[in-house]
Amino acid sequence: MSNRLTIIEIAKHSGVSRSTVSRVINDDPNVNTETRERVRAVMQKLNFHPNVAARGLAAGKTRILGLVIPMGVSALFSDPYFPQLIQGISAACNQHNYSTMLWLADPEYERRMIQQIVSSGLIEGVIVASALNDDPVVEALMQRQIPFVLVGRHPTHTNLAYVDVDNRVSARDAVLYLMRLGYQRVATIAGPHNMIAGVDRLNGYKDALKTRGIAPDPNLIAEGDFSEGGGYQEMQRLLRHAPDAVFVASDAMALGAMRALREAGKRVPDDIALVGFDDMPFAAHTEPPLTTVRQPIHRAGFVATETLLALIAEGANAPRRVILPTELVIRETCGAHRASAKPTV
Amino acid sequence: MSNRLTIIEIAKHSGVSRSTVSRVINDDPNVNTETRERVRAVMQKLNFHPNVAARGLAAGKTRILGLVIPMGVSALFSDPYFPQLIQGISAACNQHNYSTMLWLADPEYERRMIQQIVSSGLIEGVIVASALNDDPVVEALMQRQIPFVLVGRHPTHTNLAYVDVDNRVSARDAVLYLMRLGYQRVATIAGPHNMIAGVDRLNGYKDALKTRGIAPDPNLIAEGDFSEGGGYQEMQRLLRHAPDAVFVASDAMALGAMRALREAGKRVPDDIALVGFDDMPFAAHTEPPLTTVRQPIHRAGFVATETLLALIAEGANAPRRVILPTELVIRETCGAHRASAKPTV
DNA sequence: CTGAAAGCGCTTACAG
DNA sequence: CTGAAAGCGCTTACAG
Repeated sequence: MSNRLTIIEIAKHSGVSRSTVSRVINDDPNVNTETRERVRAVMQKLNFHPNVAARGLAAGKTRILGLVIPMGVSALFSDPYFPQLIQGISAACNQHNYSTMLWLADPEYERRMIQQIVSSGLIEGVIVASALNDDPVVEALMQRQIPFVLVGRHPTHTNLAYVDVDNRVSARDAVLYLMRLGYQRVATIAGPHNMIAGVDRLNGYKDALKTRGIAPDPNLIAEGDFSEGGGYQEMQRLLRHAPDAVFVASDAMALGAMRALREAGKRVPDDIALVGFDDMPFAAHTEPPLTTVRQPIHRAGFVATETLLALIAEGANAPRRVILPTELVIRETCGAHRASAKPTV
Repeated sequence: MSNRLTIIEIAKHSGVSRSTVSRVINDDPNVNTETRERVRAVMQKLNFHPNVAARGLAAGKTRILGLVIPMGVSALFSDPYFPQLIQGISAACNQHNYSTMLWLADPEYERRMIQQIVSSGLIEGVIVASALNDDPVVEALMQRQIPFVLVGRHPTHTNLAYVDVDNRVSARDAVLYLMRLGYQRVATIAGPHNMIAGVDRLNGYKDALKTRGIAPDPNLIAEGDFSEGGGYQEMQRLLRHAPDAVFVASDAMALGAMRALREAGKRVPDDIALVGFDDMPFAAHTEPPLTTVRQPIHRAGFVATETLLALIAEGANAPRRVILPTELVIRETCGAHRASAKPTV
C-alpha cells in the first residue's frame, strides 16, 4: 500500500494542480478540454485510481451500496433465490459503477452489524432483502435517514421504497386457476406468518376462495417456513384432510410436498395437483415438472438497485414503489395437460 | 450525514484528547483503566461509531474483506453453492468483526472491477471463489501484493494460499466404490476443463480406472459445465455407450442426468447407477435420493476467511493451504441399498 | 499514561 | 478555466 500513486503525482505529471486533477476525476465540466485529455492520459498511463477511503472522507461519495439479507430465513440459503437477487443487483451496480457490501443479518450480531452499516459513513444507501416483518434493520435505517429500498414490501411502514411482486393477486390467480381446472378441495401450504410474502400469498388464497363463495377450511391451510422440509411436513398433515389440489407458497416447499406425496403413494397430479411459487431453476426439472408462479428475482435485484440510486441522487423524500409482474408457468403438476383433465367448472 | 458525532465530541465529553479517544477505540494498552472506562461509557451513551473511511485513510485498516465470484460459472448461481459459501464467510467475518464487499466477476466489467478492488485502498484482503483457470483477478492480485486466498486451488500458481477439498482423491474413491459394487462400465460426466475442480475430479476418475487396470474409454467420458442442463445433455450422449454407472462431477449435473435417464426410460440405480458430488440440499430429496460426495462448502468459506485474516495479520509471506475432508454420502442412486445389489468383485 | 501536531488522499468553496 | 488552502475524521510518532 505504501507506494501507491496519489493525485499529487498525477498533478505533477500533467502540469496542473491537484484541484484540476480532482475535477477531471469527478467529471467537473469546468475543465478545459485539452487539459482534461492530458490529465486523463496521465492517469491512464500511470494506471491511477483514486483512493476510495479518501473520497469517502472528503466528499461522502463512496459509490458503495449495502445489501442486507436476514439469516433468519433459512430458505433463502438453500434456494438459489439469493444468487439470483445478487446477480441482478450486481448487474445494476456494474452499469452504474457502484460496488456492494454484503451483510447477512445474523440475529446474534444484528445490533453491531446495524451500527456498522449505518455508522460506517461508507455506504450511500442499502437494499434490504426479504426482511422479517419486525426487522430491526429497517427501524435503524429509518432513524438514521439512510436511503434504502426493500425487496418485498413492508407490512406496516407502507410509505417506504420497495420493489415487489403482487403476491396476493398472483396467489389468488393461481388458486383460481386450480379451481377452474375443476379441483374442489384446494388446500395451501402458506409461507411463515412473520414474512410479508407468506402473509400476502395466504391472503391471495383466501381471496380466491371468497370469489367462489367458499369459506376457508382451517384443515386445508398449513403454514410452512418456505423450506423443503417444511413443505414435506405440512403436506403430510394436509393429507389427512384429503385435498385434491394444493397451492404451495414456494417451490422449495413444493419439492418437499412432492416428496411427502411420493412416500404416501399419491400420484401428482392425478391424486393431488400442485402449484408452486417462484419458478426456481429446479422447478422445470422435478418429476413431474412443477407448475408455478414465476417471479422475476434477478429483475427485482436490478430494479431495487436502480431505485436506490435514484433515491440517493434525488433525495429520499420521494419513496418509490415498483411492482413487478409474475407469470403462471403451466407445467405438469397442476394437471392441466393430462388427458383425464377434470372438467372446467 | 452532516451532524454525525466525531471523535472530538467524545474527547470533550470525556475530558481527554482525541489521541486518547483514538487509543481507546483501538484497544491500545497504554491507556489508564479508568480513563478507558470513562471514554467507553461516553461512546456507548452517545452511540458513537468511528467513521470507517477516516480510519481507512489514516491507518489503512478498514476491517473490510473482498469476495470475488466469477460470473462465468453459471452453475454457481443456479445452485445454492454460493449462499452456503457466503454464510461461512459471513460467520467468520462476524466473529472477527469484519465486513465483506462482494464482486461478481462479470467478464464485461472485469478490468474495471479488478481496478476497483485492488486500488480502492478499502480492502484488506480478498477471497476468490472458484476462479477460472486463467482468471485475470488472480494475476492482478498477485501483482498488487494484496493478501488473498482462493477457494479451490490454482492450477499453476501452486504457492498461493487456498482452501480446497481433495477433489482428485474424493473422485477416485467414489469411482472405486462404484466398482466395488460390481459395476463394469463406469462412465463420468466431468466438470469443465477450465475449472480446476473439473480437472481434478476427472483425474480422480482416471486414477480409479488405473487402479483396476482399466484403460479409460473416451466414449465413457463426457464433459459438462456443472449445470443441470449440461448433465442432461451429456447423459444422453453417454447412453449410447451403455454405461452401467456414472460418476457425475456435481449434483446439479446429476439432477440433469437423472432427468435424461427418466426420459429414456432407464431406472436408477437398476439400469444405471449414479454418484454425484457436492451434497447440495436437494440431493437428499431427489427420486431416488442421490449418493454423492459431500463437500463442506460453508466450512470452506469460514476457513478461507480465517486464513485470509491470518495472512493479513502475519504478513503474506507464509501462504497457507487447507484441505478439507469430504465424505461419501451413500443414499439410493448407487444401488448399494437395493435387494438385488450386484456382487462385490 | 497523555496531548499537540502532522499526516492519510482526496474535495470544494473561494478568489482570481 | 485554474490554483491555494482549508477541511473531511481519524491515527500515530514524538515529546513529556
